[in-house]
Amino acid sequence: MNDQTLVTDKWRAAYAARRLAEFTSRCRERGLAITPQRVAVMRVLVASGDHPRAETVFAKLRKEYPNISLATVHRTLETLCAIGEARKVTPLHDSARYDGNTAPHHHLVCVRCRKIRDIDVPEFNDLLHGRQSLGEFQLLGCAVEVQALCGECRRAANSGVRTPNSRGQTHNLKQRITREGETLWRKH
Amino acid sequence: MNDQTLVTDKWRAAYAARRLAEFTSRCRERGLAITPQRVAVMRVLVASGDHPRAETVFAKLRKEYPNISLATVHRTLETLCAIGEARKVTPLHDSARYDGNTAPHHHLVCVRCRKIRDIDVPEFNDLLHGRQSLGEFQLLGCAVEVQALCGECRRAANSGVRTPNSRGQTHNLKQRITREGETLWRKH
DNA sequence: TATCGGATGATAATTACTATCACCCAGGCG
DNA sequence: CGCCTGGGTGATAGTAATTATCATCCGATA
Repeated sequence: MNDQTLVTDKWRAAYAARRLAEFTSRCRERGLAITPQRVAVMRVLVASGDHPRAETVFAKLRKEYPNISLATVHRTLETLCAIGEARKVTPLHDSARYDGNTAPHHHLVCVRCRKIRDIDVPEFNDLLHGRQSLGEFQLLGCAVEVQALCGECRRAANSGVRTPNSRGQTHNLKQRITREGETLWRKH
Repeated sequence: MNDQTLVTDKWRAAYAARRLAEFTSRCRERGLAITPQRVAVMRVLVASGDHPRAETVFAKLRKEYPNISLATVHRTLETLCAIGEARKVTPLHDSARYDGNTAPHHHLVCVRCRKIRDIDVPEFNDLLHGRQSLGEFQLLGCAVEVQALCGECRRAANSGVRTPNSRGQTHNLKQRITREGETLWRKH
């Protein structure tokens, strides 16, 4: 892991151009309408190397589309994630989850019900191979989150109950999910 | 990585007993008062293998201390993290950050200003070694987040400007931080 | 180009915290 | 062992980020 591992702006620019060129056909395949807002959000996002928040994308778009709504930006970003055109860097949590286990270990998270299990994979504890820095960054540690589907959710997903759920994934059924083993009702 | 990698309940029970026994002396070392609430939060947390949210800890505590306040639970959990007696599983983000780069890569995050940089470490892309499942969990993928301090923040931290910041770390100075390159003021 | 359902903008509502502040009590002191 | 004092607590108001609602709009297909 050396300085080359940081993704460069040059690489990203070329990548952005390609992704944008494919975007309309990707939408059509998915049956999504191609609206100016949707294209604009995609363009701003894919041109950003800085992992913007919805507000930041919104601020950039306002210069061009003074009437665009922040809600649209939120919705569109979630839509892009849902169709695989973007990723959420803050993956699976919508509220802080605490762990009393301070021993080195990592986490296995069910992407559907958000159940978290500790996993202890010794090799994960040395991913940095003792490296102290990377470019201008001083390395402190690292956390591995393994995304998975627990047994219960796998069965539910297969029997067509309806797939994921997360703050901001777009469908409007009320859906029963289990959060930390408690069953509760959650809206979308 | 086999089934043994899941941390067992048996292990956790023994671990919990040990941690709790040490807790009061740990507080004393840090100059923290030993209050019934603080001990109770610690006890509930360390006995939970399910990475509870503040609300969940609160619900359990209410049975025992009907007057305990949710705010106290939030504060205490953050305090426990601050002194290293607990970890926050949802590490460094307080709002969703999106990435238009859907190519396999991982993230380097500055723990102080929360700047995010993409990193591409090919070996991180095969941490699961093609494993499809672990116990009842069907594995889908994994995300590595490398915690670091960027150059700017390293300098600031050294010159004593005051160290971290995060939703819920306890001090009351207003502090200048940079979020995604925009400079803004943020309260504590 | 008429139609229709998905998309949008405006805004209210919700969720998960955090700040404030008056009161309380843990722990050092005499 | 009973004061003192400041950190800790409970109650509650406030805030930030996101989601829901709904009337209106407009992109896509016929």
